[in-house]
Amino acid sequence: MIPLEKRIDLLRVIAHPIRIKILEELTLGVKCVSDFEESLEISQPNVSQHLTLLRTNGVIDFFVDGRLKCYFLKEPLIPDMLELLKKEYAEDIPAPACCPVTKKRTYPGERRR
Amino acid sequence: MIPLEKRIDLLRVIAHPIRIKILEELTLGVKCVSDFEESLEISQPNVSQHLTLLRTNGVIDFFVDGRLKCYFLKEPLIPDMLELLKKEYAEDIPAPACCPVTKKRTYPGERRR
DNA sequence: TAAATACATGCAAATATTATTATGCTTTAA
DNA sequence: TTAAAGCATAATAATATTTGCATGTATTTA
Repeated sequence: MIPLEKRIDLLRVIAHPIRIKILEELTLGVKCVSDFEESLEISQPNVSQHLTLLRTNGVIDFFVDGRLKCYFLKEPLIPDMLELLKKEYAEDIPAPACCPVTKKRTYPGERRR
Repeated sequence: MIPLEKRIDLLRVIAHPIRIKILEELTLGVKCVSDFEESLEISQPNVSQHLTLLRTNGVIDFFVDGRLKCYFLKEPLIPDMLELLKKEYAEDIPAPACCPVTKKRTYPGERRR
């Protein structure tokens, strides 16, 4: 059983535009740092920083390949998460109709809004 | 088509222990601010701030019920997201076996790590 | 062996997030 | 109509995140 806390940390780590882009690219295959440097159009140290954050949180890993570091996806939640982010929903969850029970029990009056 | 950017904002908004707790409680039904004040054991202004953040990002909404504000879930992604956070995976994604293609094409040598 | 490539790290500055405190508004009950 | 309940907001302080820049290390090539 994975503690919810860890999963929330994972959410926090994922919730960044550049890191989402990194993860999407990694679902297509292995990439090295300078690959990202091109595709993300950010500085090399910044790429390394994002990769390090993802790696220290168990999201990705790498192997050394000559002088390249080849990064790959490790956390199995990621593909499901990326898919969920693209899911379309037809409608909002409908508002509860009437008289909800809260601290003050049910409220007898009309719903005002 | 919802822009990915908005979805990433959603992730960021969700990725906080207290707000996850709020959302989990709201999947069970409507709650007012003082309900949360008790269950979350944080100050009332802090509850309001978290609720406001969730509301301004379209995750929840409320209706006025006497002097209570009854909050409810609005964003249909949330239940799916909460379920995904609890999902268990047997194993990590396996590392790519050999010779990945990167910027420098395939590397002829052995995998080192 | 010297230079170049590929990448990481440390530090500081800028920015964003979070919690606390004080205060104000609206609604209901006395 | 006054007091209390329920909630929001503003301002501040504390903390965390993000980036840029300079520099360092390992590996490969010339």
